Order: sequence, then structure tokens, then C-alpha cells
Amino acid sequence: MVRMADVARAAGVSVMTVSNVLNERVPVGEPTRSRVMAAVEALGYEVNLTARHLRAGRTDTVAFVAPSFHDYFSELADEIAPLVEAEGRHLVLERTSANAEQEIEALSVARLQIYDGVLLSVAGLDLEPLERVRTSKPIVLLGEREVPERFDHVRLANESGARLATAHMIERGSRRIVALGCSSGSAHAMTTDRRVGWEDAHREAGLEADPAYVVPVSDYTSHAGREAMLEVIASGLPVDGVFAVTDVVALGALSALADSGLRVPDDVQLAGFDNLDMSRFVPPGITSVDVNHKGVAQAAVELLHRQMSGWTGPAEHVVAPVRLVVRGSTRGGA
Amino acid sequence: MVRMADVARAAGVSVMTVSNVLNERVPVGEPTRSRVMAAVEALGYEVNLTARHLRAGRTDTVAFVAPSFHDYFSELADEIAPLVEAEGRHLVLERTSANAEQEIEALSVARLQIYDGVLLSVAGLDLEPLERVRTSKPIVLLGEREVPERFDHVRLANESGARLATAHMIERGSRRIVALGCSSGSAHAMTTDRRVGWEDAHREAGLEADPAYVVPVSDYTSHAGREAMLEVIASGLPVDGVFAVTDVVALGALSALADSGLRVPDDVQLAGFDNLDMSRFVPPGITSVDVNHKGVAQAAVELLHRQMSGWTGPAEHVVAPVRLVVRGSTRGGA
DNA sequence: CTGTTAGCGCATTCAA
DNA sequence: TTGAATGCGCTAACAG
Repeated sequence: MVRMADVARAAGVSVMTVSNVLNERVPVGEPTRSRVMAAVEALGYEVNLTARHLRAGRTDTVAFVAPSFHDYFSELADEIAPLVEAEGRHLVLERTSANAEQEIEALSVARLQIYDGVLLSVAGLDLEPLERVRTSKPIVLLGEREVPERFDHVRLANESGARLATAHMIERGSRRIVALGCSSGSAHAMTTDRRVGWEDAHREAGLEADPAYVVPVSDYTSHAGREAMLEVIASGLPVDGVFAVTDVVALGALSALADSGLRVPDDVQLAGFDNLDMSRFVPPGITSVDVNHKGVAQAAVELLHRQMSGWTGPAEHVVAPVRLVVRGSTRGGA
Repeated sequence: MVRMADVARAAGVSVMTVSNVLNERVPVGEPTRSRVMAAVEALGYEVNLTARHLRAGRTDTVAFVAPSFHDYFSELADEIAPLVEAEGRHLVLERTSANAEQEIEALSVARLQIYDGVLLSVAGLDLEPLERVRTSKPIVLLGEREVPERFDHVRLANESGARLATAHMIERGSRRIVALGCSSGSAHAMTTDRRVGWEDAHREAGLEADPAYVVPVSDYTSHAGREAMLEVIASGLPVDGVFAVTDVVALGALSALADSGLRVPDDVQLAGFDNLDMSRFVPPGITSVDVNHKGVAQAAVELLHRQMSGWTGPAEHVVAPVRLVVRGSTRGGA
């Protein structure tokens, strides 16, 4: 390992001058500068970021922590990265995945300290450990649940999105719309918020939202969506529309409908949530609630930058607007 | 910020004893231990990982560096994570994304030093900077191209996979199979290897592989796959089969075929590569080459562990086997 | 413009 | 079983 001292010796200057050259902090004379750079090249020197961090107290690195980087989160990460990099920082991704409960405790509390800021998705996370997080690190929460007031938070307009999608299908003739993957509880969470939107759409149309049409899924995978949809079909419950809690779940439903000989959208209309890239291309195109990744990313990164700049005002809770993208899986789409 | 020294003072012991308690390196007397733990709790102490790293020379962290974490890479990351964590290390994900060329230079060479090991996807990466990487860090390359001999490398059996998929469609009656997203060059790369497999399948069946059926795509997105496929259809070239270079591209082709009124598999059979989760569920199910993420992950992590354990033997170049998963997009699938 | 001094927080080494 | 000294590699603050 070649250290700064080695470069300094080779260039015949002090360690501090090497540091100054590399960090461009103070003006350095041109002849000195080029001698230093030559030595850097010759020795193949690379700064030790750990030492820099320990001394300087910053890593120029932001972490985006999410359960995994499938689908929604990878698309969001793609939007976040350039915004973070525009400020001269790096973005790294960390997964909470499997053992979320322990993770946030073991991983984050100590681990998050190594970042200048953290974007933390609260999906599938126990919030209790969060309450105890007493770090002064800049941190912005992302995701569809209630979080402690003191955190900056960006979430989607879940009710509104679900209402748009459901109302659209009602308008196009559906009267028996399954809320697939939604839940009946009252806690403020994605699956209940979206169920509320589904109910609102019914109420606004003067229809009754039958609780029998709220069908949970075991997890938010296409497989689970498919299984749940197959059960609904097998049960004989009359269905002429499906609002799926996510596009991934909607894809599972589409698979189940196809295998059951039900035509989309002729027999059953289908709408999802997230507007994944995939949804444009899966025939006949899945109508979906676009969650405006770019807007979410901008809001979150802006809040984070504000914190990293030393802002200490009250936390902000942003609700990002959504819009409906109509495609072939509902009538009126292409 | 509460330091180890603060804990030591509170517990009435030395800093070294606190360190010993936390790291469980040497036996510590029970009464001492509990006093230390009490002080840790009381003060909410969290170890400073940066300082530990600088001193101990290890981060217990492995990085997986890839262009982005859509689709293939997120599924791979899901397999890699538990293997890395099983050895008591963390996995973090870094994107090379947009400006790959600079990135690997600016980002990696200095940045990769902060990890105990690196899994580096060479997809969309300039290899020239890699040649100059003279780090002694454990590093394993992943991906479908020629890499310098001295690196451990895991790649897929691209030719073999493409041959399986193409042969399957030939066997089921296709005679005019587009190699969508493949390229005509000779450099050892994913798109040419897969084209060679497509050719081999033709030769083995006694058929001619017409170069006119090798159709490039502008990038490996569904959008590009769709555009390219639409052009093929518009050109009037007779087509009764499509081998797409990835499932993502295959999805674009499926979209184009559907919009053109061509039935899959009746008019045109379709096969992809990667066997993404999605491909099981997109009606009628996309026949695909399964790349055995688990096997790739295991091979890569094993090589990395070997390096991290101090192994210095010759580098290994693993070719992970693949298999064909037949679904409804080809005849003979469900 | 360049160099000197000091120390970030922790763990290795060795002594008690 | 516990503790004192030392320094990982770098940069902030200041002196020359």
C-alpha cells in the first residue's frame, strides 16, 4: 500500500502539500503541483478514503436502504442516483431484505453513521427500532406508512391513486372489482390506504364496496398475486375488475386470468400500481398508477440535502402526487 | 458523539476493556462485562466503524458493483446477499450506471479499497481501466465478456443457452428465427456468443443461419426490443420464431408481436434468456434460458471467499451451466 | 504558497 | 483478566 507520505517523499514535498494538491483546497504552485501529480501517477497512489473519513468526518456517500432492489426500488434508485451524484456524492444501495427486524438495529444504527446521509425505505421494516434511532445523521424516510413525526418523510398519494384506478374501471363498466392485495385493517399502511381509495371510488360512484372483494395476498410477488386470483376465480365470486395493489401483483393476476380463460379487458378489467417499465410491454399493457419516481426522488433528495446543509427546522412530510396511465388492460386503453 | 472513552469512564474501566467486551476477543470477567454493557446501553454508544476500519484494516463489507439493479442484477443480488452474510459480512450495492467509463476509474480504484472484497459486473464496462487496476483487493468479475486472465471470473454458458433455446424452436417447427439483440461481430461478448449458439443450433439441424436474421437492438430494454421487432415485421421479412438476447428484450418483442396481430406461439415462437421472475407470469409464459442465479452467486462468492482467505493461486474462470425452461411462448410449453 | 503540529476513534501489542 | 502506550492514514488549523 502506497501512502501519502510515500508520494510526498517521491515529490520532495511535505505530506500536507500532497493533500492540498489532491483536494484542491488551497492554491498550490504549478511546478509543485505537477511534481506531486507525477509522483502520484508513478506510484499509483490512491487516497485512503477511510482515513480521510475518520479525519474529515465525511464520506461524500449517501445510502439508499431498501428491502431489495427489484422493480420499484431499482427504478427509484435510477432516479435518485443522478441527483445525489450531482452534488458530488456517491450513492450506495443497502438491502434490509430477509431479517429486517434485526437489520435496522444491527446494521443501521452503527452502520448508517458511515454515510453522510441516508434514504431509508420503511417498507417491511419494524418502526419500533426507528423510534430509538437517536442519530443526528441526515435521514429521510420513504414509504407508505406512518412514521415518527420527527423524520422527513416522502410517501405516495396512495388513496388518490387507488381511487383513480378504481373509478376508471367503474366508469368503463366494472361493478365487481377485486381489491387484490389490499387489507382491511385500519392502520395507516400502503395496503389499507389503497383499499380506502378503492372504497372511495365506489362511494363516489354511488356503489357499495363489498368487503368480500378485499382479497389479501401472502406477499407482494406475482406468484402470490396469481395464487390469490386463482382462488378468487375458483370460489365462484363474480368478478369483472381487479385493482391490484402493485404491478407485480397485477402481473400475477393477469397470469391467473389468462389461464382461466378470462379475457382482459373484455371479461375482466385490470389495473395495477407503480407503473413499472414492464407494465407498458406486457400485452395488452397494464393500466397502472404512475408513482412519479422522478418526483419522489427529487423530493427525498432535496430534503436530504437540506439536512446535510445543516437545516434543523421541523420535519416535512411530503405526499407525492400520482396519476393514472391507461393501457389495454382496461377498456378505453389502446 | 459518544466515544469508547466515554463508555470506559462511565464503567470505570479502560478503553481497552470496552473494546474487548464489544469484540469478544479475550475473556472478560462477568462483573466487568455487565458494567460495560450497562454503560453502553445508558449512553447509547455505537462503535465508530470508520475508526475500526482504519485501525483493523477490514470493513466486513463486500460490494457488488453492477450497472443498475434492474431485473437480472437484483435477482442475482438476492442470491449473493445471504451467502455473503453467512460469513458475517455485509453486502452493499454500487451502481456504475451512466458514466461507466469514468466511474470505474474514479469510483472503483480508490473506492473499492474500502471493501474487503468486490464482485464486479463487467457488463457495460470499459475493460481498459480494469487492466490498470493493480489492487491486491479480492475481486471477482461477473459477466459475459473477455476479461484479463489474472482475475477470477464467472460467466454464463451463453452459446449453450442460445443453442438450447433455438434448437427447441427449430424442433417445434420454426424455420425463420430472428436473433433479436444479437450481434455479428467476433469479439467475445454476450451478444456474439449468443448469436453463435443460435448459429450452432441451425447447423446442427442442417439449416442455414441467415445473417439477415441477426437483428441488433439499440439497448437492452423492452422498448428497444419492441422497436426492433416492429421494424422486422414492417420490413416484411418472414418470421416464425424469435430468440431474444434477454427476457427484457423478449418482452418488448412480445409486445410488438401482439400489436401486430401475430399470435405467440401459433404464428411466432418466442424465447428469451435470463428466466426472470416476470417471464413465468407474462401470458402465455416466456420460454427462457435459466441462468441459475444461485449457481452463479455461489461460484462467485466462493471465489471471493477464497481470495479473502489469502489464496493466491491462479485465477479461475468459471462457466456456469444453464438450462432451458419451456413455457407457453413456444410450442410444447403449457 | 508550504510545512509543522496535533489528533480523528479504535484495536494491536505487550506489560502488569 | 485488565490497562498503557502506540499508530492506522489522513486533514484542520495554524505557523512560517
